[in-house]
Amino acid sequence: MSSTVPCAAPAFSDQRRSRSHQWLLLLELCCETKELSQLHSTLVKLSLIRNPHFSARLSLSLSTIDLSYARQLFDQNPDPNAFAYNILIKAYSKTHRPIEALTLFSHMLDEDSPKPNKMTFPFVLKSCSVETGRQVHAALFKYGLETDVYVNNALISMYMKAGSCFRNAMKVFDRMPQRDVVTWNTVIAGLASLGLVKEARDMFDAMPERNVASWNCLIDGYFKQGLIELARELFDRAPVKDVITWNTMVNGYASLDRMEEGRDLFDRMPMGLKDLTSFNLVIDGYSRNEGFEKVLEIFHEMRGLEICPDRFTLVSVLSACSNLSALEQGKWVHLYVKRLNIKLDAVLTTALIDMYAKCGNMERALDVFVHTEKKDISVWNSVISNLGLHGYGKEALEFFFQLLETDVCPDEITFLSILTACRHSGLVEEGRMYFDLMSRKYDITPKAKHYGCMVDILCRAGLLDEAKALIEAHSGEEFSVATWGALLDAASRLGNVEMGEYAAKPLLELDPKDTRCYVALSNLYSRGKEWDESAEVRKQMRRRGMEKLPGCSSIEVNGVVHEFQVGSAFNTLDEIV
DNA sequence: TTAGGGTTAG
Repeated sequence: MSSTVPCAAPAFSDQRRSRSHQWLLLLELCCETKELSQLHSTLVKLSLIRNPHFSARLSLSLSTIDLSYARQLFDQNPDPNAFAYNILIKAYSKTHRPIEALTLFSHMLDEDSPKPNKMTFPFVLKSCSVETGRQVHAALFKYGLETDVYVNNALISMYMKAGSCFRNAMKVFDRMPQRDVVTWNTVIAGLASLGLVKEARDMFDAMPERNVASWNCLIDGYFKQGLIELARELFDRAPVKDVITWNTMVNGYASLDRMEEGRDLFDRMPMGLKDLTSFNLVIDGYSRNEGFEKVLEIFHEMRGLEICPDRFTLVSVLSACSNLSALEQGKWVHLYVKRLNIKLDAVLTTALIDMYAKCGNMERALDVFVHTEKKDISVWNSVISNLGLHGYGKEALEFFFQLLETDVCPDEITFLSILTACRHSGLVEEGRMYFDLMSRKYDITPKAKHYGCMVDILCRAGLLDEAKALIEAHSGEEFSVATWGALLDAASRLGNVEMGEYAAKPLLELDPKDTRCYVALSNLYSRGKEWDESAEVRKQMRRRGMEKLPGCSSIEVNGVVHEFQVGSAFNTLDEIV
């Protein structure tokens, strides 16, 4: 029969193969829904979509770009094979809806469905809680996959993540007929993340062959347990250091608030190795430690290297701008977002509104708010709190009423913002009303900060006895320095010595070095002409080597942030002019 | 298998 095949067939087939190859290449190269949708139509027109190679490649490309489109395609397929299932299961396992992956997997268990294979299980296990994971583990045996290395690695990972099940993970490890370097690394990472660093180190020492990830896993594990010296020692000894090794170190130091060492390593990272993550780690570290000038400095360096910031970078930078009142740089970020067509999600919008408001430009803040289509509660909170902070108490309340007309639900921050607004505008009656409303109608239990705010509202109105009663009725709360401070300030202002002493006691316990407390108490005694007490307080202050700290502030001029202290205005002005 | 992740509340 073979002799009857026409001679021209190989050439014809080569041609077709080459054309098929081109289609597949094209499908692989597409990175936008629009392009893939056009290719999809063409494949349908040419009836090529029935070819499983093409439809599979199309689904694969779509699954990373537009999952709902990929799902549509899958649902239209009357006879999906295991590959088609695996593509979607893998894609869903990476989303916040892993339940979809499990639903698809359960379809595969039906008699007339394609059988799950060794590519299916790792992604199913990734989507599982440990309870479901146990059932999936049992199902492996039915398909003869209990010895597969990839599947077992996923099992170990699943049990390790459940924490209390790490013994199950070790059982899987012990029973594996073959292990690879990933198996060992998964165990090391799992043990280390559970705080079992000694056991992780034993595995690291015992493993037959290490790769750079093995070193990275253990370094990270040491940092997570605060074992900085051991992490550093391992880093210095590591034969190969990749970008993750360096970033793990930067992150380790930053997460333990050791920014000097983190920055030192960041600066020493080989040129060309620093990536967006390296920058985000160091920016985030500075941001958490209130090193806002440094945030802007690093951001500047990043732009110089033409590394594109992502939304995480931009949010941290906007937050730094808010804290430094750096309006020009904040505006630059806003323009950048517009120019690159970056989607303004809730977090970015909130940060943007806050930046404009904190830089004193409430109009622009409101403009961003008005142009936000879908207003998340954090977006509302940002506007309400900033209106309140700027003394626009009534306007803050108006926005709150508008909010109540939408289907967005106020949260505890909304009420804190409302109470702050009442506090800044002296709205005592309204304060009482909303304080009551939050628990009565919205089922939000007031926290120490809410009580603190309410106490301050009452104190500012001179209602010290009511404030004290509120504190005493909620003695279980841990009131902050600010709350006791508010009571002390008010007592001091009104010359109420008894109340001043009542507030000073817990205040000094909370922060024995709080100079304001000594100053307020001393002034209070002076006003009451209790000179001996007043002198005693000042003496105590000196004995403890304390001085009253000068207040400080900052402004931005021509994109440069200047900080100045009370009493140094002339120096600062010279510097600016 | 290994690094990271944001906003609003003084």
